[in-house]
Amino acid sequence: MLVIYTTDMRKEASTNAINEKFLFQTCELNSALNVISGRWKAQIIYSISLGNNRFNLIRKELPNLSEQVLGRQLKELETHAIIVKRILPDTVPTGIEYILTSKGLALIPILSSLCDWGKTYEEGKEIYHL
Amino acid sequence: MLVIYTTDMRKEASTNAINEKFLFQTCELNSALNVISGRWKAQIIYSISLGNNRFNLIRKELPNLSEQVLGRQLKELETHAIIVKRILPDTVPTGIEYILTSKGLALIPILSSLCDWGKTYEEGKEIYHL
DNA sequence: ACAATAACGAACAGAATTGTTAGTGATCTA
DNA sequence: TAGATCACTAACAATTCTGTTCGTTATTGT
Repeated sequence: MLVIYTTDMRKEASTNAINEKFLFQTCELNSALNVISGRWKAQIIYSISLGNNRFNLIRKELPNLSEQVLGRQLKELETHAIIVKRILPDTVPTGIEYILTSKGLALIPILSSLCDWGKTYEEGKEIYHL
Repeated sequence: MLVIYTTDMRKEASTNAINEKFLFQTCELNSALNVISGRWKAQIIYSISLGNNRFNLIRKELPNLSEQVLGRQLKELETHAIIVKRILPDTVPTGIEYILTSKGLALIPILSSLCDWGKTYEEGKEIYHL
């Protein structure tokens, strides 16, 4: 049986992957959610927007997040063009600054609404009417 | 070694679960994303808002979605009070209608913005500036 | 010479999500 | 009486995601 792997080791021909692709084609909503719904990602985007734009600044804010996982998530955000890296001059060891692209910046008000939504309908706060 | 399972079989003491909880407590944004980021979920919410509010109507719109998976996702949306079920009178076999709660309805404009964001910054469309 | 720093990458293991197979109950239709 | 319909649930397998261990580069401080 032939199994095809992509570079990031996802199976292209699995039902799971096919369904994901189907949703991406059905509505951009689904690809958008895909970009921001990974563990830590929305929080990282938010942190950068607040000025925590260095690797170790993010680490300090999110102490449970390991260096390796942070590196991976940042790379994925970069792949989706949410952030770009900038090498800081005259730093040693070389410092990197993360900057939100216009695409990333456009996400902030949406994340903010989601946050408000969460606060409004917090457990026990909401009134279940139609 | 003691392993603790919750009723839905998630491990309460895994790093994964601990980190998830941490994020939920850090910002409501994360719990909000948790509610809508499951496979098919946002699409289901959107479909219901458009009037496809019956089990088989959703199935028809999303042909790759199996009955079993749909049932599970609907149940989770119900658990998070995004939808409620209503038994339709004088139907046989008993028909069920899904209705968005106020909580669920409040999500629609946000999903809509996310969709617009996706359309605007679609692959190859965006200009990568800062 | 050795530890420290910033920012990761690869490979693997454990956990969680998604999909699949089988089966439920009540009621109508052929 | 068998088959169809609606709307599911439980258990299991396949797939994907998250976290962990180990290692890297290049420079500076001790």
